[in-house]
Amino acid sequence: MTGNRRTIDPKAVRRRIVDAAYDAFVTQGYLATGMLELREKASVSGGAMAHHFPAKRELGLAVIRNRVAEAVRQTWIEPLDACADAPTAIDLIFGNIVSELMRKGSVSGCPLNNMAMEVSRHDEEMRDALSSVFAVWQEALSAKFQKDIDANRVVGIDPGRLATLVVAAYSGAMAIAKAGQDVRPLINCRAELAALLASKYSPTVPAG
Amino acid sequence: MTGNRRTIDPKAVRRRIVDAAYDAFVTQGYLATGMLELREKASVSGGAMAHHFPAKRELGLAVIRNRVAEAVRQTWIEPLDACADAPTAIDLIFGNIVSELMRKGSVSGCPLNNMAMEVSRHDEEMRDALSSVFAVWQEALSAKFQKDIDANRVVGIDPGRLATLVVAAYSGAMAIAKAGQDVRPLINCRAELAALLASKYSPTVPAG
DNA sequence: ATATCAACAGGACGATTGACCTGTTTGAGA
DNA sequence: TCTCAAACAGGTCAATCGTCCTGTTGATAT
Repeated sequence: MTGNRRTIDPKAVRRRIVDAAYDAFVTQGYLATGMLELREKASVSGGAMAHHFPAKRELGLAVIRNRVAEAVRQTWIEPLDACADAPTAIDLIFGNIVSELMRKGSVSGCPLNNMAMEVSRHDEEMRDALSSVFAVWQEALSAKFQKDIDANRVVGIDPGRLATLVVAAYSGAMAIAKAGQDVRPLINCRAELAALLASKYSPTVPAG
Repeated sequence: MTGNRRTIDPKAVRRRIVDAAYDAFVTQGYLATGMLELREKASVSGGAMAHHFPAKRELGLAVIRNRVAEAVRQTWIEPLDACADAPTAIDLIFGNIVSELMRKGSVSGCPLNNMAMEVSRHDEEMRDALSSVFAVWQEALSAKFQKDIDANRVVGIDPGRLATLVVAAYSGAMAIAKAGQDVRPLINCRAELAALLASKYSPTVPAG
C-alpha cells in the first residue's frame, strides 16, 4: 500500500491557500491572521506555502486581486448589468446583502472596505490594488447612471458623483453595521437611497 | 548632584501614553502598533506603561473612550450645535475636513472608522465602545434634523434614517479617500449630500 | 532510463510581540 | 519621623510572528 502518495496539484493547493486567506482576512483581518494559522486552515505544509507565497504580502495581493475584486464584481457589477435601471439594481443589491446578513446572523463587513482600512497605509502596492477595485466598482455604477441618462430615464444628475455617494453610503453603512453587529444601518441607507433616487428619476419642479 | 530626580506625575504620563497611542492607532492601526513603539514615542519606561495600562486592550479602550469620542464630538457635534440648520452644518463639516486633508496632503481616514474596522471583531468591549460613539454621533445628527422639523425648516424627512445616511456617506467617502489617497470622494459626497438636503429643505412638487 | 526541476514535507531560524517581574523612588498620611 | 502604597525604572519572559532552510517526491522531456 502506497496510500501516502504525494498529491501534486499546484493549482488546487494555491486555491486552497487563497480561499483560506480570503476567508480569514475578511473575517479576522489581515494582520490578525498568521501564516501558520492559514497553513492549518488550508492543510498545506510550510514548504508548499513558501513555494506558492514566499511572503505574506504576496498572498494579500492575490486575495485582493482575485477574491476581493471578484466579490465586488459578483455582488455589485453583475446585478447592475442585469437590472433595467440603476435604482432597481441598487435596491436589489442592498436587499440581497441585508438578507444574507440576517441569515448569517453576524456582520463581518465589506471585504473591500475591511482590507482597505488595514493595509492601505502600510503597502503601496496593496493600496493601489484596493483603490483600483474601488474605481472599477464606482465606474460600473457611474456607467449605469449614464445609460439611464442616455435612455431618458433620468435627467440632471452627475453620474460620477452619484456613484461615489452610493458606494460611500454602502461602505459606511456596512462599517456601522459591523461595529454594532446590527443590519439596521444598511436597511436605513437602502431606504434613503431608494427615496433619493426615486425623487431624481421621477421629475419634480420647485414649488416656490 | 541629584539631577535625575524621578518626576512623579501620573496624569501627565498617562496623557502622554494615550496621546501617542491615539496618534499611532489612527495613522498606523491598532495591531500594527507595538507597545515598545508606544513606550518610545511617549518616553515612558516599561514599568510606567505596565502600571497605567497592564494590557494593550485597556489602552485601546482608553483611546476609544477618551480620544476618538472626543474627536467625533469636536469635528461633528460641536459644529452641529453652532450652525442654524443641519444642511449648513454638514456642508461646513465636510468643508473643514476637506481643507484639512488638502493641507496635510495625506488621508489617514476617520479615526472612529479606522479603529472600528480593525478591533470590532476581536474584542466585544471595544466594539461596544466604538458602537456607542457611532450612536452618539448619529443621534446628535438626528436630533438636529428633528430641530429643523420642529422649526418648520423642512418637512417629510425621517431624521434617524437621514442621519444614518449622512454618517455612512461620510465614513465611506473617507474610506475610499484613504484607499486612493485622494480627497475627491469627499468632495463628491459633500456636493451630492448638499444637493440632496437642498432638495429636501426647499419643497418641490411632482411635475408629472 | 535518466536528468531535471517544479512541487511539496517538515522543521528551524532570528526577530518581535505583549505581558510582567523585582527593585527603587516619591509623596502623602499617621 | 516613620510608614506605606502609588508611581516608576529597567529588564526578562514565553509565545508567536513571518521567513527560509534542507531534503524528498513526482512529473516531464530527452
